[in-house]
Formats: sequence, C-alpha cells, structure tokens
Amino acid sequence: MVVAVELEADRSGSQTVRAQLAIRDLVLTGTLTPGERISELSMVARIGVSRTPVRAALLRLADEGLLEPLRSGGFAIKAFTDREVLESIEIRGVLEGLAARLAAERGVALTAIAPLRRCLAELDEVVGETGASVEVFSEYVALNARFHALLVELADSRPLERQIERAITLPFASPSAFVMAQSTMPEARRILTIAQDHHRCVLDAIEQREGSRAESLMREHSRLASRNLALALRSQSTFDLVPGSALIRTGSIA
Amino acid sequence: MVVAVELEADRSGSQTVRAQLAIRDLVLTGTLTPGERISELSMVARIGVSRTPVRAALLRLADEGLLEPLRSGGFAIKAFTDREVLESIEIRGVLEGLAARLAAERGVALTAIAPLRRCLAELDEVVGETGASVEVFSEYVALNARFHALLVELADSRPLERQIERAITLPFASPSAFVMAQSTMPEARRILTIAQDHHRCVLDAIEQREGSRAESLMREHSRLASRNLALALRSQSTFDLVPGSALIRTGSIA
DNA sequence: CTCCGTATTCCTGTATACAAAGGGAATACG
DNA sequence: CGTATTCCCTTTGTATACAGGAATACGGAG
Repeated sequence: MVVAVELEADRSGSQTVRAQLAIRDLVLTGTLTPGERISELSMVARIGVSRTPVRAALLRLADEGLLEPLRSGGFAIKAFTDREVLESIEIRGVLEGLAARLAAERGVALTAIAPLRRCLAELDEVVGETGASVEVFSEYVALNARFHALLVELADSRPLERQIERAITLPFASPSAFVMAQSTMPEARRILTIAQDHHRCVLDAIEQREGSRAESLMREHSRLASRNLALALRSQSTFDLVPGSALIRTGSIA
Repeated sequence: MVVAVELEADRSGSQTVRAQLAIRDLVLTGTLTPGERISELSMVARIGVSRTPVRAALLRLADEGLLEPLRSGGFAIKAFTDREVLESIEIRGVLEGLAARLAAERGVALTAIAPLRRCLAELDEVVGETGASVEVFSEYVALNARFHALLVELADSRPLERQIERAITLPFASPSAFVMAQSTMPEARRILTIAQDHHRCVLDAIEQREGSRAESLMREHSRLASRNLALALRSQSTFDLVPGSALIRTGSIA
C-alpha cells in the first residue's frame, strides 16, 4: 500500500525540513493539483515521517503562501491566477526598488559593491556567449539570482530582507522565474541584454547615490519578468518551463 | 506549582490561537524581555495548554517576526533597533503606496470608494473635536486603521493584501502605531490635520486615476509615522505608549 | 427514481510519551 | 588557581494515542 518512492537520501537535518522540501516539490511539480486538499496521512505515507513534522511543514508552506487553510481544518493547494502572478512580480519590483534606493541614499563602501561588480562581469561573459544553449541560460539563472541577492544585502536592512525573501518564495515571482522560458524564444538574447544593462545601470546609480534612479530601474527591471510572462503564456511547452507553473490556472491554457 | 493566572475566558476557538494570542501579549507588553529565550514548558505552565499548540504558536510568531529561531533549537524574543523600526515603516509606506497606485491605475467604482469617503468623513469629525482627550485619539486610531484597511482592499490584490498584512504585523509598523504617543504631544492636533489631508488627497488621486500621485502621497503619509517615532523617542513616558515598544532597544533610552 | 436521515469512516486538533542533543555545573587534573 | 572534562538535567524534536467533528456513503421512505 505504502509506496515510499522518495527514499532518496534526503539527509536534511530535521524531519520537518525534509517534509517541507518534499511537499513543496510535490506541489511545485504539479504532482498534487491546485485546489486539492492535502491530508496529513497521505503525506505521512509518501514521505515516511510522522504526522508532527508533516503538520509543521504544512503550517510553514501555508505561511509561505503555497497552501491555503480550509475553514474545516487542513489545507488545500492554492491556485494562482495570472493576474496574481503579475501582482506578485510587481510587489517584488517595488521591494527591490526600495532596496536599491536605500543602498543609494545611504551610500555603500566600494568594498561592499565589489562582489556585485564581479557578479556583473560574470553575467557579461554569459550574455556574451554566442551559443544559446540551455547551459548558458541556467548559468545565467544562477548568476542572476546571486546578483539580486547581493543587491538586497546592499540595503543592509533585516526587515527588508525578510520581506523580499517572503516575496520571492512564490517561485514564479523570483527574479529568474522566466529566464528558462525565455531560452526557447527568439527574442531571448535581446531580453538578456536589456536585463543586464539594467543591472549595470543600477550599480552605477547606487554608486553615485542616485536613489530615485536606482529605484526606477529596479522597478522597470521587474517589468521584464511581467513581459516574459505574457510571452511564455503563448505556448504550453514554453509555459511549462517556468517554476511553479502548475499552480497557475489561466483562461487560455488548460 | 502551576500558577494559571490567565484563565480569563479566552474562548477563542482553538487552543493554538489562544496560545498565540497569549504569547504575543506576553511579548508585546514586555512581560518577557527581548533576547530572552522562550521555553515551551514555561508557556505550557503559563497558558494551560499542551506543548503541541504552544509549539504551533511559537512557529507562527516566528514567521510573524516577533521571535527568532535559535540554531540550537527553540526561539528567542526578537529585539528591534530604532533603525529597523524606521525601515519597517518605510516598507509599509512603499507597499501601501503600491496599493494606492494600483487602485488608481485600474480605476475603482464609486460604490467601492464610498466606504472610504464615509470613513474619511468620520475622521473629519474626530479631528474637528476641540478637546484632545484620550478618547478622541483612540477613536482616531480605530478609524485610521479602518481607513488603511479599506484602502488596501481597494487595490483588489490578494498577494498585496497578504504582504501588507505581514508588514503591519509588527505592531510598531502599523499605521496607527504612534497616534497614541502623539496624544501627549503639543503638536498632536497639527499632525492629525496633516495626516487627514493625506487621506483626502489620496482618495482624490485614486478617483482621478492619478497613480503616481496616489503612490507618493501614501509614502509621504507613512513618513509621518517616522517623524512621530523621532518625537516619541524624546521621553520615556511618551515612548511607552507605542505598542510593542518593549521590543525596541534604543541607544538613548534605557 | 429521488431525496433525506442516519451511521460510518476518515481527518484534524490536542495531549502525552520517548529519545537525542545541548547547556551548565561540579569535579578532577595540570 | 585556572582549565578541561564529565555527568546530569533541561529542552527540543519526533512519534503516537485519543477525542471531537466533518464529509461521505448507504439505506429507507416518499
């Protein structure tokens, strides 16, 4: 009866985080369909830990926004409209804009901005690559994520870090959510070039303490993601490349 | 041994929310001092529920940001610097600014804005009161909270609602956090007048679909809270009036 | 054939038992 | 006298047992 497929050495310290990771994967990969109720026992059977950590994991995922509490108790997998995805991206943009502005207004030491410059240079290399292979794009994803993380650090604000971390927990709201989807599109290279220019200009703005400019740039930068969402929605195969796409229910695509 | 003082009819549906409310109160009132570790058993003794709901409550409060997880397990009461308080207010301002802008850009029906107008009128009455009694201010607090809540609703964005709700969970970041502290200050009436004008102008901006103006106004509006914080820090007795002040450790005030 | 009442079954919320790990204090050794 | 070590106690993480309640399925009646 109990088919424990997921025994693959999830040697994460605690049972709770193991459960959290496992369930999150189940949700994100679409194994569990949106709207479906999640019973604790089924998770116990699947993951192989007791109800207590499963329960903790569900609670955690509900705060993250992947699940929604049911009034009769328990949780269901949340479904997102494309509009909500857009709004989530906008929120991220606004918060990252605040981060950039704070960094600019307060001023940052050159030693603090150096890692950003290095990251920028590495991104330049990746964008400069002639071949548009999948490897190139996944390398871009990694570097891009690091760039954004470093930028938030630059603001040096714990509360803001927390809030942004929360905002990008929704996988389709993260800075690199649509990059992989881009990889299949003809305009891919152009978009990457523009995004990279945003990165460069933001660093310049921060260095020269142009707070307002830094903020506007980050907002506009997030708009690239919005545009990519629209592009990705054109075909199912492209759409499937964005993380957490299983949670998004659109009118046009089944 | 077990002195269950808090038996005062906390008839909240579940034990978990009861524990959550009780512990939050303990933290906010300063009964538990910042930095102090919270042991589950001590909460069990105090509140009178078992470890399971206490544990759930602690987890919840940690996500809310009132507690911070310890690497050795368990939680400690988080302490906030005045700078972090300022940043939290700034975050709220930015998010409420986004809400106002979204409402303005999308356009709202007059039926939707009517409750805001009514709330505005009621606020006018309160601000117009001649006596500056405590009752007046606490009435202002209630109406002000409602106004801000309605404004967020106007944006009609679930993700944004969630994010803002999270932002104002920190009690000193809520829109009315410093109003009661104001009540003891001579410039109180003037500040209320200005705040109320912000409210009025934001509604006008939204009605006329002036997104950028609506956003700027809400940001500036939140700056009133920042200024009030600076004012409130001048004396201990004033400072004590702000909710959650026990969590804030400042250089100047013990 | 359909609708309603009832009983059963599953599920969550809560409490408790158990084990491992961390912290602290006392003691022994250098 | 200072330092390191060891032991004990406290605390958390995890598992399980129990009770109340909701959803469902089944059976009977109209």
